[in-house]
Amino acid sequence: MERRVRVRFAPSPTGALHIGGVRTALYNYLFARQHGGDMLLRIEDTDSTRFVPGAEEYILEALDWLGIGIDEGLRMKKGTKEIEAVGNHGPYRQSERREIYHQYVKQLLDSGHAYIAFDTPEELDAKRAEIPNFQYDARSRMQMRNSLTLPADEVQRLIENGEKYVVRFKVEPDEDVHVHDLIRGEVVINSNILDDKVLYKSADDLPTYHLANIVDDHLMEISHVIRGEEWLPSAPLHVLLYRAFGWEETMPEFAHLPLLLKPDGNGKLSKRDGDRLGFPVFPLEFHNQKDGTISSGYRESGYLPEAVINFLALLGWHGTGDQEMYSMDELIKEFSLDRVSKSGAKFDYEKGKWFNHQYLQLKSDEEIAELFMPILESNVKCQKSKAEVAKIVGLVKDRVNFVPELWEQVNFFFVAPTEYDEKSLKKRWKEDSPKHMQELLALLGTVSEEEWHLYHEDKNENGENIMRWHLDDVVMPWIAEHEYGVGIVMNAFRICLVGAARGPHIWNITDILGKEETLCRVRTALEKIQL
RNA sequence: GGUGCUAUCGUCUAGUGGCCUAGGACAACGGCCUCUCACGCCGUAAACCCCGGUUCGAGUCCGGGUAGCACUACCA
Repeated sequence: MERRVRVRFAPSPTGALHIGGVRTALYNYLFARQHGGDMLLRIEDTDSTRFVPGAEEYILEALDWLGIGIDEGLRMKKGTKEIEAVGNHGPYRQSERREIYHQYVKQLLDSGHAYIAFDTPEELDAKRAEIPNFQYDARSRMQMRNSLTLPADEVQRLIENGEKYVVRFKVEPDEDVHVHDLIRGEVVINSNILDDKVLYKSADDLPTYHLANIVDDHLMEISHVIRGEEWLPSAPLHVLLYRAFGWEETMPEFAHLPLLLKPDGNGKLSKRDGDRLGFPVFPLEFHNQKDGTISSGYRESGYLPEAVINFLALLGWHGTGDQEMYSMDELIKEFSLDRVSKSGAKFDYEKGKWFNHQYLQLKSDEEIAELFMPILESNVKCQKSKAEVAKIVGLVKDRVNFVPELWEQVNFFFVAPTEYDEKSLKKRWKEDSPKHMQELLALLGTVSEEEWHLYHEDKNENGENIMRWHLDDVVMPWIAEHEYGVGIVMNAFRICLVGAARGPHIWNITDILGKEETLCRVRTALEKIQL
């Protein structure tokens, strides 16, 4: 009988959630949803020294923003920023599971799969300095200070004296350990290269990752462990641990994901790369209370969550065809571990921008206006209605990748130009332009308020639909009659209204500005522009 | 150093022995559209790491090199 699919995302609260971690969470989520299974979230806070306040909240908020839903464990309460724990395999923070781990440490000690070691970190450092490639393993363990070399009563006495100790896993030598990986196939490692990993440290009464991970995955009935490739080398150790516990029958399947690499040069993507190359490496902006640093986030940079999801999904996974745009639902349907690449993927930020552009265009003008409103209001006291803002946004949305970029595209709709772009003037403002503008002013003055906004659908010579404005019928014949040249007049006009040679179609601008404001801007420009 | 993983355009990738004259997308470049800047559309350039082997036939399978990455903590 197939067992129920249960996967987990198990981050450490040591800072903001790295974008690679987000992808791991996403793949776990997709896998769970596809198989109708459960997605758990567990916090691995067994290193008390690296804990960063706020990190746990950050991780949950980031997943919530991206729509990566959690079925069991810790998650953000719907519509709030409160953390709730759901499920009956808790607690879901490892620091709250001390008693559970005690029991399993004891089991390993009793069965002879582990032993107690008193060597201090300083002693081990000295040993490493003294002996090249020193490793705490079958060859060296009998020369060290541990329960294998010390008499039992001495061990007892040391513990009672409060001497700090660790529990180490006793790796049997000369054994080929097989790990089956869903992405890479069979991986074989000889146990001789494994060291006697520390499983538990009495100093903080906490297990290390390896022990806590195996115990929790077992107790939480995890069926598939989907994690980053950096864990592949320790997978054999984990297999050995399952075996030592006698849990081999229910051992989860493993899938080790390729790493996200630096866009340039070599190595895995790090926070520094983001700073250096100017893009976020974290989903949300993060204020690290521990070291005072602020890291930028995708959300604050104007990314849409669906774009981040799509972008990340394709960094290491690809469907069967040429499709690149995938909604979350499509990903859930199409995703499969055997289509995950084996090699690391260089992080291509440019592609991410393109995805955001695509998803932005899919949104209605009203939705975009909604997102843009806060940015607009931070720049100017907005006098226009939401419907007007939506109309404006609709004119320029296809030329931006991000909502915040909208401001520089539309600012002239809200603020009359006070200065005029030098390059545009040089190229587009001619000797005759003041004269043209004077005449245009007079001409436009004759247009009624109603006619000003009039237009009808028409077709150009290629049969494409265009808007034909009443103002076209007024201005074009006048230009033709005097042989002024359409480009010369219109560009000068544009500079008066926008302040530069850019922006949407001119009659769209005059329509939104209105007759009064348009004429006013031309008059102002005539006063201000001197060649 | 040791161990493991990986290897197709600049980047993400398609490709599971003949459909490959190696496909798509991003980026680049060129053109079209046009009152401007963009968008869009059309097009161009661009890759099977190397050497052997298996086979009638290899990007695809095998071996060896090489390179990149990861791991090698009382971190995860």
